[in-house]
Amino acid sequence: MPHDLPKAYDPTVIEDHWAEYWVKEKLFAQPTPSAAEPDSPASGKPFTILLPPPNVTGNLHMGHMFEHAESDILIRWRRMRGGRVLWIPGTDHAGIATQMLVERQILSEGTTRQQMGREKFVERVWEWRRHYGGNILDQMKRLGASVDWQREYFTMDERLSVAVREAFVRLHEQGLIYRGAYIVNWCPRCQTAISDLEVVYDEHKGHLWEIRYPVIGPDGKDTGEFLTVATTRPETMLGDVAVAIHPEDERYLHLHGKKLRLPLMNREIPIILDEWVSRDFGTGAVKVTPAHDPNDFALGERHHLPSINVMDDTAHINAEGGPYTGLDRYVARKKIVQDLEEQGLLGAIKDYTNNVGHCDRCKTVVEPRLSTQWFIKIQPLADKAIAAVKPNANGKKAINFTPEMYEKTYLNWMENIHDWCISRQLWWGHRIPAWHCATCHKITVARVDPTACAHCGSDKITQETDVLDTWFSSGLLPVSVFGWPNITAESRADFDAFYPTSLLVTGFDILFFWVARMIMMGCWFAGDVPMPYGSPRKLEDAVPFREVYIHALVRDANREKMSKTKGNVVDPIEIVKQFGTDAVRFTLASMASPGTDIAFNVARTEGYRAFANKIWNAARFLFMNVDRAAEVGIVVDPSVLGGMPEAGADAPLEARWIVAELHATAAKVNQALENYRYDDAANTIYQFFWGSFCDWYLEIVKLRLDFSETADKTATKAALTTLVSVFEAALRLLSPFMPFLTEELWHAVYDGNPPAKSIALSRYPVAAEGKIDEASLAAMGLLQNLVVEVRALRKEIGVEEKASTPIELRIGAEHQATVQENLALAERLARVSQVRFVEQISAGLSKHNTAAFEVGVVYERTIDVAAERQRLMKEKAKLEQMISNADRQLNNPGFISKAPSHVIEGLKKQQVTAKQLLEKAREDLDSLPG
RNA sequence: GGGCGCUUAACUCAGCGGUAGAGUGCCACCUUCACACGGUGGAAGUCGCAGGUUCGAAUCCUGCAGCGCCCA
Repeated sequence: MPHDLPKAYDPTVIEDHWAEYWVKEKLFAQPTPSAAEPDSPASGKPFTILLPPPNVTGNLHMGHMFEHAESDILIRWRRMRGGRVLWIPGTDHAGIATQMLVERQILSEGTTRQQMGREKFVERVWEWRRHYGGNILDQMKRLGASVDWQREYFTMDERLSVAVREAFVRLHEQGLIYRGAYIVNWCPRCQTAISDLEVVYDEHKGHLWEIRYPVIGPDGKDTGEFLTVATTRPETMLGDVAVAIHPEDERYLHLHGKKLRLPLMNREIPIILDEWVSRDFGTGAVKVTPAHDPNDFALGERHHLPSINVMDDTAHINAEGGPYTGLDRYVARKKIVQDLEEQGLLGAIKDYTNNVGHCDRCKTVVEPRLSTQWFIKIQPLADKAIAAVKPNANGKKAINFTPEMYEKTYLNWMENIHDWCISRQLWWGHRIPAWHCATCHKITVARVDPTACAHCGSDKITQETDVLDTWFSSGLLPVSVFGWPNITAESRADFDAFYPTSLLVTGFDILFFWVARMIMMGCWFAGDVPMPYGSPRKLEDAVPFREVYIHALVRDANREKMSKTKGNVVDPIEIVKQFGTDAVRFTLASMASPGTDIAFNVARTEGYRAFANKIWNAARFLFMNVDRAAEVGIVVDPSVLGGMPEAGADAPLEARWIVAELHATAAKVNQALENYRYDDAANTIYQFFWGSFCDWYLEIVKLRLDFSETADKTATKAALTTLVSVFEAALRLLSPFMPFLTEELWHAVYDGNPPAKSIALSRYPVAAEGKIDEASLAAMGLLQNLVVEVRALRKEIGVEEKASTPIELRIGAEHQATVQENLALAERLARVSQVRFVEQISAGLSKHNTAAFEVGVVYERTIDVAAERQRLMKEKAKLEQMISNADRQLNNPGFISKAPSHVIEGLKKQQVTAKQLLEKAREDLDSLPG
């Protein structure tokens, strides 16, 4: 087939085709292992990644593409290394985000969810999901993510919902779920509680209002004295139940035991003493509103104070707010300040910048509010989750973080964790399986929908209206995607084969969302699942994943965070259209040093598209020669391809060399990927393909591809075989990074009859022991030096590009043979017409000196004496610097006695060489005319 | 306020005890039969600042400055 490749690489032509092919052929499906073939060829050490669920409402952004590229590189690499490899995709139902989106949609149709009713609304959300929910996964398909689409999950799926319900009931049975009134972050727009993590804080310029609370005497009348409090939220005073001062605050000692009259409400409230009060802040007196502030709530508990909630779900003042009832919180604030001022109770108003919490989804200012919610008593789960990342008795950790520093962040959070508020006042999500009894007012929690109260038998029961936090179901994914809680002898094959997963790849911003919750829930629930042979499961096998790789942030070219408001968002799909998926992936990979943010610059991507084009054209060159060879009956045996190429001792130098380079490259790349060094891996391959293979090897091998009548066909065939087999192996090496390009070319190498359906199912190159032939690396290094020096000399003395010239070469006997044996190579690459081995470079010739040789180019030219002098002066200065530095060290007794011998020997050797070269440079300077 | 990280060539980043590297960009020359998304050669850095440890520091320690992130 396709040996007639277009001259320029065009990714758009090939990528859609392969993306579809991979999905259609189900190439990356990893079926449930059957008991009959526990050790099929596809088995071996499993490697599993669960895709951290993108939000079902989302579009694929650069961060996703980066995360998926990193995951895909590892997955493709592991798959090619062999073993049972599985990457599971899916989405989460994103309670608030999805509900908001559909609410907006139906609002534009003139209706609301309240008018619609719960059941109809939920059906409507499902409908939305069926139509648009696959968006981000479709984008993943286009970008070639090698996931198992047969195993796609959605957190609201029936099987995953079973897990959610089981987990809730079990935690409830274990006494770890409770319901109570606590301060939560309330979003008045979404009308639901949200978690601490869903609150984003913004600096906000506001005021600190001082309010004077009249002190009441024993007779119940104002004494004329005031206690001044300071607050950023005056409207909450409607719910004040006390004022707190520090017990040792000398300013207020005389007020101990007194009462105050709450302005505007005319309520008597006590002055309480508490050491929590900061004497330096504001006036040292703090109003206490337990229903609207977490600190005040704690104070209220300590001092047995009532809580007065003065706001409704929409942050309007409720019936408790006296004359302010019905006002929005900010309208009320204005009016209250105004009224206080009129009554002469307003003190100073100071400018004050504070951090105001906003709802992550809708940016509405969050109202801390007392409300009844469901909580998980988190400490027992957290304890396991902490133990899982700390070294055990043998010093091993069940879960390892890369970069390591995130372990600290994780532990810090986990060690200061608060009980998890899991209820949300939403309709879209897993409805809490609890039923309230109208008769005995007790709660029934059950696996199967009950028809009667478990406590009194009454049938007057109604299901809780709240749903569970989306993270409750996401946190269960590592166990639920493999069938938990249905782990029976028949159904446990997936769980046994794939749990724990190997790795979680995610962003640091998600550390507390997925990572923490999956670890807590995984350790808790999987811990109860016995091992395949029935023994109890230890913590190290209960964890949801063994490694966590935290990737960095993709920023714009100026290192600014991408944001819609700034307008600097780079759409990955657009960039991919311009440069191809492979080039974008390679850009991301080549910059992905763990822990370093990526400043995404299209200039880099342009460079890697050029790289793809380079490989494309190397392939064209190769196919051209394969076709020419076929005409004279030389055909490379396809069965020699697919492994690691070898070159016998009798093979030409460049063949032995490129094979050695390939082995060295494979070794480095495998090592780099083991350590998540995508950047090292990518750069090493780039260097090999462009530097070694194209720049040197292809140019040299042109000498061997002689298809004339008189040529030695055996030699030509050997050269062609090395060329094709090294290229084929290099494609496999590159494949995880550039899956599309390599797939296309790999099929072409096999002329449409590849040994597998995809390069992704071939074997990854692994360096064989002892195949890195140092002798050929050294010999080639010498020739490369010679070529480079001659080329530089030619430039210096102005030889026209096309002209060939003789050179004079003074070289030691041990190296002369190498040059002698590879004369054609030197001649072709450096445009040398003749190599004259001499004892002394002729006077008047421009020459270059190296440790191994001196070389001069024989050419009639007018010397640019000034330029030559400048060059030599510079070289001389550099050498003198080196020599004096080395002298200083070698004359230092401390260095001689303490430095390792190889360092000393190395320095001495350098010293000798530098001295010789300095001597030459001086001679050359002296011999310059003028 | 507590914690963490970063500062290396014009730009983006590797290197993290033994005399500075890459890609891009820049300059010059070259339309050589795979590739101008190319080839060849070249210029370019007191490794943020100040101390210390060491025979030796971009690399380890301390302080300072600037930038950034997380938590309160």
